[in-house]
Amino acid sequence: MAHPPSTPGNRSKGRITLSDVARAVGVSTMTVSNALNSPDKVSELLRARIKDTIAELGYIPNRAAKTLATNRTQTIAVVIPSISNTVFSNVIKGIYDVCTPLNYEVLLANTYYSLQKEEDLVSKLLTQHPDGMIITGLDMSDRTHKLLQAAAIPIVQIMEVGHQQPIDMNVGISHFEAGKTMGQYLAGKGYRRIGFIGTQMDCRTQRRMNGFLTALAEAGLDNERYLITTSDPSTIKLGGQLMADMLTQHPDVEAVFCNNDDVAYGAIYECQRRKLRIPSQIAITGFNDLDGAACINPSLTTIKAPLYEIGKTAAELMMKRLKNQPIESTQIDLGITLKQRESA
Amino acid sequence: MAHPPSTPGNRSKGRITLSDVARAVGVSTMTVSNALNSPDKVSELLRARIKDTIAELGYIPNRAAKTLATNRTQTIAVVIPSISNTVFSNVIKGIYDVCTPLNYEVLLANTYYSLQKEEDLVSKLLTQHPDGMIITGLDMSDRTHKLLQAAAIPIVQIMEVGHQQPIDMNVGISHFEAGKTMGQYLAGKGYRRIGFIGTQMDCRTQRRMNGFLTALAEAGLDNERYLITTSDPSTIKLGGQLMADMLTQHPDVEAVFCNNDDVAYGAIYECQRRKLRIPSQIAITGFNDLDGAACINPSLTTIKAPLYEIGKTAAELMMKRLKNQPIESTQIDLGITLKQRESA
DNA sequence: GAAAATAATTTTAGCGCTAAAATAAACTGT
DNA sequence: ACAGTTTATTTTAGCGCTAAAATTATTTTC
Repeated sequence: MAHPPSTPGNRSKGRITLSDVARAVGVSTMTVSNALNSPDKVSELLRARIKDTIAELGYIPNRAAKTLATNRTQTIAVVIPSISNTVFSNVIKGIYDVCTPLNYEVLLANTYYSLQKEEDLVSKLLTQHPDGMIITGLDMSDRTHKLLQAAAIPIVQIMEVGHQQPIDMNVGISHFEAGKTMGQYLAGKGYRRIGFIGTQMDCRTQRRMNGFLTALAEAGLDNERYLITTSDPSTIKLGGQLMADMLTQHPDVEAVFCNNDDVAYGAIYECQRRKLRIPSQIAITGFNDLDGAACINPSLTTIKAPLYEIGKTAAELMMKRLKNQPIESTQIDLGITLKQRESA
Repeated sequence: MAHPPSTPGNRSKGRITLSDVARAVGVSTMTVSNALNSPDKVSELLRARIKDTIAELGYIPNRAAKTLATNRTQTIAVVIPSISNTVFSNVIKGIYDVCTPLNYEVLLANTYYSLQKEEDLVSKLLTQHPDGMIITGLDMSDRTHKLLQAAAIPIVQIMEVGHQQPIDMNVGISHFEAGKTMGQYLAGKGYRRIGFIGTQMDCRTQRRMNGFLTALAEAGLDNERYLITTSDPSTIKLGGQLMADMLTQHPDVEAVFCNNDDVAYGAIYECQRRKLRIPSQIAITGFNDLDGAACINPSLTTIKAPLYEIGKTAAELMMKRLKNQPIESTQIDLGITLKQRESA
């Protein structure tokens, strides 16, 4: 039961169009169009007949034609570093949950944490003339910035907030504050030899680290010693490896802040393998408060980032903007919550 | 620095078009179009001038117009049950990695495991006239089936394979075999009171369960007793709860096959809390072989589903079909691997 | 019951692009 | 040097839809 591929270059023969429907009903195409898009402009009788005919013929509107005619694509482009990352799948879900019911399509693109790729992607995405764009992070290349500026569409920058002026709108949290909060918490708990494990080391991770180190410095602690970072992407396994490195290099470390929960899981597993008791011998904390953080043994002290809410709020802002509805604030800090659990 | 939303209904004033470029260079629009799409049809000199002018004016092609003219959208629609699920984010990554470099857009849609939603989604997606569709599962409503049939585009059904004729192409694994393999493994290990914990209970989970129960029956074991299922979506927490139920209802259970790794993590954590030794007191296994399976303590015996490869292979099949390249087989079983680790 | 207001429908024109056909320009070989 | 061929460019026409203007039908008003 093989299907022929739509032969390249065929000018759409065969497909049912608006005018096919119009002809079948015996009205103008405009009436059919109105019946679909502005039902109140068409008499009830006709509307019913048109609806029946559409069902009968199996007519499916052609979005490209509509887009061309209206200059609105009903599409929101979303630029994120990585799809296969739980953090972003939560954010994306928030975006979808808002956009889909309002008949907006979501066009996802993946930068793999590269500003160069981001530039190419943004330029490619603009080809589709999305009605708006939701893009991760405040930092971008000059050219990306210019492209977005020139596109003159609503933009929501997500994930982080605060340290820089957004192009247009902005929803996120302060990663510096998140790091600082964790630093203050651990220092306040009385830990003295406090370390940091960082993977990926993108802008937001760096800001969390900076906030963390600032807090340690303010508490009068040596914040340079127990620092292990890599630019490799986060995995649970890598978290374990880095924790092993930490314990080898600094057997006296008392507490470790991992740059995210996955890394923290790996660190906990590694400590378990070494029969280190958590938190009495070593304390461990994470960031994000993913699904597993509350379940793992010991349960993970972490910082909850409102991931789903970031996506949802960003999409809501976008929708409001597109409908010309009033917007109270174009910069929204959704805040963080320290989740104190067993691991520290 | 706020942007005005693109006013609804404005007929695209202001945007640079092909003819703007053509006028600036002093050639016909067709020459500019060729310079972009069939460079070898345009003299080198002209090509360079056109390229410069495009950069200078900041021209961005309008995809909708191209789509309308060529009747090809360069878009692949992808229908999955859930985006915020690690399983599917791996599959999706495979699809993106193939499609993006070839300039195909990916349009994602989410059924939330509902066949009714799937029907609506498919019908909505067809509005965009994707060049092809990748859709999860072999089961679908009659109407969905008809819609896809009528769309006459290449279709790849993914995730499962074998028990039913696909509409067009098919890439996946046999979930029945996966369940059976695990059943045989546990029975072969000498476990006698073997249980199953199932969440979500979608078609594929059910087939895994059936395969599992078949294997137990073949081994002469009572396969009905130690069975706990729910239609709630999988979470680590839920895995823990169901494991708690299992241990309460059947304190004598020796081994438990969890319908996926997340649930298995929860089960392991729950056993840890109850100070049950794994696998000596209770064996636990999962399905998928996610990132954490090899890292958790004890490491999780599970079945590796080639998730990324399913996405990649499906997308490759699709691309071949769209380029009219020969396809060896339209039904591909990528097979499973039992990952024997510490937990069973 | 004719003029005015409203509702329902159609006509016209164009969104930005490209396939295919037509034309013009640049090379062949003899 | 001229028909024959190839290469480069332009013209024509249309993809399927909708905004806006124009027309026709219906209702309201006094």
